[in-house]
Amino acid sequence: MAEYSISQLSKEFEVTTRTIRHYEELGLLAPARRGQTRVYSPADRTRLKLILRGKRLGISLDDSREIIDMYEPGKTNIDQLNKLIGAIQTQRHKLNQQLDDISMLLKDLNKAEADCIKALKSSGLT
Amino acid sequence: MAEYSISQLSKEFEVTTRTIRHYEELGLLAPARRGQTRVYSPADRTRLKLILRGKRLGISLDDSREIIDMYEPGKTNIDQLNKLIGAIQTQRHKLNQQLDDISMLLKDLNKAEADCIKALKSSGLT
DNA sequence: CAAATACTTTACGTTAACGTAAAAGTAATA
DNA sequence: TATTACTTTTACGTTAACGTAAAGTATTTG
Repeated sequence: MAEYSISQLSKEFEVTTRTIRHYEELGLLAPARRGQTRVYSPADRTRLKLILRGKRLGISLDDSREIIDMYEPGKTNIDQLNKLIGAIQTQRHKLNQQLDDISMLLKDLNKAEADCIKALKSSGLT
Repeated sequence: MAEYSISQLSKEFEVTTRTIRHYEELGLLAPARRGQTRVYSPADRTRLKLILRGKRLGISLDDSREIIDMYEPGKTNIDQLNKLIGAIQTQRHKLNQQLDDISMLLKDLNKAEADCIKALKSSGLT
């Protein structure tokens, strides 16, 4: 069973079919067709997964497409490779910044929570 | 010098003044006024910093406002506190998910980069 | 004192990422 | 065979987060 329908994928990843078609409109996906109907391969599924993961991290669909496009096997000319390496480093930098942001935010959240609990206790509701 | 002008903040955080005023329109900031002119306190500056950090992590302005509103000192009634603790836990969960996403993405990036370098080498350009 | 600089409000415009609805084709099922 | 479920394309609508422009006020500077 190496293929998926659009509604299967939409259920698995909890997005609407419209969303998946939208990604295709933008050139992020290019599923096969059986007649009119879209047929998704495991590779397509992985692509979708990557796109959604990127989205959760604030990567725009356009950026995702650029990266995906660059990383097409076969298209391995040297300029492409160097460009891809550049893009990878840029992404890594952004991600590291996000890690810093998150750790700071988590610290703040811990403190805020501790303050809350303290306030609850001193209100006489231990 | 415990105050800032709007353009000072806009330079420091690399956003436009329009952006800062927009946050005020949405109720995220409420700077003092000297005549017509906005005067920002260190507390206002911190708020802005938090908002922007949240933004980098994909937190919507509405969500940021909710959290900020809840965490007003003085407004310490018990329901508020419990609500805030809930919000904190939700945020923490989201952040941990992001951490997972990032570590997976970093892994992929490393692999992609290694593949690139390998391809470059085998192309005879060591 | 004129001109440049920084600030203000008001209001329409823009982009990304879909939502929603309509109209129609296809396929399995009662 | 009729209905139910799934799919398609087309196309206009929506929301968030500002951008951009106009028109005016206040202050500093040559």
